[in-house]
Amino acid sequence: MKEKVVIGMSGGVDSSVSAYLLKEQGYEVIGVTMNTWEGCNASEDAKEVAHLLGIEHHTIDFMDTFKENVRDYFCEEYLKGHTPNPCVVCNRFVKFEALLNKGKEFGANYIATGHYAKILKLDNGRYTLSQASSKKDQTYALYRLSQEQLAHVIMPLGSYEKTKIREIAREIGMNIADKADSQEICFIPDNNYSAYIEEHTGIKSIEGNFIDKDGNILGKHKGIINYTIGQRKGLNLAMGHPVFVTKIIPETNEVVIGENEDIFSDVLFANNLNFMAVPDLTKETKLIAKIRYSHPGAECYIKKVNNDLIECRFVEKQRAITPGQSVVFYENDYIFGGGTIL
RNA sequence: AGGGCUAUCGCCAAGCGGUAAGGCACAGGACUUUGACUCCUGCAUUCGCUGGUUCGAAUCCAGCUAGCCCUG
Repeated sequence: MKEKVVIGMSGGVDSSVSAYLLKEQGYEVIGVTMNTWEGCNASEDAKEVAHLLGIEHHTIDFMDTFKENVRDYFCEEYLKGHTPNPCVVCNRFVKFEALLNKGKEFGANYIATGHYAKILKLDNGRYTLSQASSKKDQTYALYRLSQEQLAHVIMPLGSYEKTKIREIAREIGMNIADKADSQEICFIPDNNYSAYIEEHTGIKSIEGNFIDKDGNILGKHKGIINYTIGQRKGLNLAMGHPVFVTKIIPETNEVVIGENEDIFSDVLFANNLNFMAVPDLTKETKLIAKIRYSHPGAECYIKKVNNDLIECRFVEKQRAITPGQSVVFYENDYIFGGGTIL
């Protein structure tokens, strides 16, 4: 009897080709499209692909859990002066969590997604993710996944290049073969996230002062949710040379402005820890850390401060270490663990 | 209502008789399953106003206006 697998289908190229590859590998594939926000109309394309592949397809409403775990979190973080990673929590608490539950309902032991990452089982029996062959590696956004989730996930695209995936899509006649990659924040189509936060929370952002490191007032800002560490654009400050956000102080509603050099630091603290390669961090460890999705990675030493707090010291200073963003640690090519920057 | 100085793009600022540099800001694009950073492109037919001198003026002259400073 064929092994059953439930695959999350977004209607994009990646998950569509994943479904195809799984079918080729002999799985009984069930496609599930998750409606996560009103107006997200992924299921039409997904349905068409499912039909083309001759697989079962279901559309399931995940809006409540998405709102609770992703949209609310997103807004709360910005109101605190942080810069959230919506994709990280979406993967951990919505996509994989909900998908796994649906898989069980369908009697499937495995779920699958179109992420660019490779599931890896280490000698110590633990699961982790190793970086995809493609430059589109997406392990950064997946570091929060639990052992339970990893044990039941298949990611068929880990060894493929994106161009190859599009090629396959074209070969088998998928209409979405040239559909643009998704980008920006999926639930904010116009990309105006500050307007979204005001609407979603009903909290109007209040103007405040831009100040320099000595407290001198440089101008007015439009509300702290509009800024992130290291930001240059949109400040409307003509200082004669580029200036950047160095700090956000929600308590006083102030945004501190400084020079590019002021944004570099060689230390960060993180909580909300999740370790993949080890059950826990027991000793100081040298690793490679990524502090944002597109960060090339930097050498660092991490050690535990207490139960859910680590200190990470970089060998070289890093630019714009931003509270709310994730730091993901790599050992060799796989994820060691990660957390949320404080 | 004495004297001096300054008036060039939203901000700063080159220019000094030969037909408007640059930086910042801003806009658009590229990049990107987060926010940023970065990169590319665009951005004063016009130099406070009005006349004058010149083949030709933002650049010289006169008057006016505005701001700053000094002395009253």
